[in-house]
Amino acid sequence: MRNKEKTYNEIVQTAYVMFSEKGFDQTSLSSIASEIGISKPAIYYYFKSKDELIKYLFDKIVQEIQSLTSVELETITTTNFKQNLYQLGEAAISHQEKDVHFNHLFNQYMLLASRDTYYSERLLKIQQDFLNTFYDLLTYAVKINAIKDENILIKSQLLALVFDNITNFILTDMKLDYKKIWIEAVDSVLSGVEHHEQ
Amino acid sequence: MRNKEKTYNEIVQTAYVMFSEKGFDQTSLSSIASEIGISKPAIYYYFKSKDELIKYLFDKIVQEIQSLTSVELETITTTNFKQNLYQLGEAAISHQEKDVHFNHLFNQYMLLASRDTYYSERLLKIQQDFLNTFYDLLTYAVKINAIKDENILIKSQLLALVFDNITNFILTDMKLDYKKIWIEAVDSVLSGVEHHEQ
DNA sequence: GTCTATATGCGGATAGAC
DNA sequence: GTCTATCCGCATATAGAC
Repeated sequence: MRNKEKTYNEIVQTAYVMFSEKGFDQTSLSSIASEIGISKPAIYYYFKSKDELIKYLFDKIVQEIQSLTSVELETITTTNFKQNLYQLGEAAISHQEKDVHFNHLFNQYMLLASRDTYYSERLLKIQQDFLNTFYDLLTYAVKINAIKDENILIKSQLLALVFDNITNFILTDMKLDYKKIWIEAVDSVLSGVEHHEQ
Repeated sequence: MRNKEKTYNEIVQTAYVMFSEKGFDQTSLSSIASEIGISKPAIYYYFKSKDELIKYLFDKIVQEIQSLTSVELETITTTNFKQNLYQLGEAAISHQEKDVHFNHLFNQYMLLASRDTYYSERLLKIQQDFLNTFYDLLTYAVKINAIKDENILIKSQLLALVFDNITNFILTDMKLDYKKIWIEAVDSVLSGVEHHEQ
């Protein structure tokens, strides 16, 4: 009972790392097994096929993304709105630095999506949610009078694109000051619509 | 002689499409051969291995990128500077819509880069060139007095990130108004540094 | 639950005929 | 140049013992 759960977790964790580093096709179940120190058929006790293991990890990643990009609108005020946006970016950048495998794996699922509707349907929904997060945030900011209601849709999409590609660029080993870029993005996009009390 | 060149081009073209659609590992040389209507060993007459074919296509893509992101600074003036930036984005969006395989394939090379220095070294250079294009453009704009010299480095990187991710998002089938997003990006980023003659 | 042994198939690559 | 035939290795997956 104890061991069963332990082996299961080891398979999931090892697959997560190896798939992200070598890719699905270049990572055989044998190599995962030997990395853990078990035999290949042992994996089949927990997952009925390689594809099922790949799909299982996909579900885990989907959950992770949803929790990462969610925002509690109720906590937003006129004064802390901009800070909240800054922090959203910083949190994503920190997460990316902590878990380098995350985006690598995610990018592989993006490629799978182009030839498997199982993934494309779910990813489209995630991406829509992701865009909506920014749109809802700006809409809420309008509602509480933090910003003016000008071009909010496009501005939210622009912020989402920057946010998303920052995490991608981190993978490429380009050493840029991503936090500064994100701050510049927020400042630039909002500069035209901020209310200036004077 | 005639046929030799024809077969060669068919291999390159078919591989380009199939690799982008199915991925390198999921596209066997046999499947490429049968798609063309030749036998597998015929491919080996032109390319000594599958890896060599993959690398050959990489070189083609690298050339394409370099020509796409190059800008003739000499033609830039104070009045047409912003228009030039707009057009840079429009050209990329149009190109992406014409050749959907291009970015799919490029993304696969990005993944290869994480486990093969042959690709990572070259891609790092491309990405650096890409960032420099935007930096040079803004620097030149400062020189000809089109914009003020404030935070130019970060602003150029921000524009590059948006530019790059627009082409990625087009692949995901999200139907956004990418041209508007790009215009908003240019306007937002430059709004703080433009010279307003009045 | 985890093992050894094995079935089965497909991949890259080459030999050698035409 | 392009073919048929073939080698070799490794992949997924399963049977069946412990």
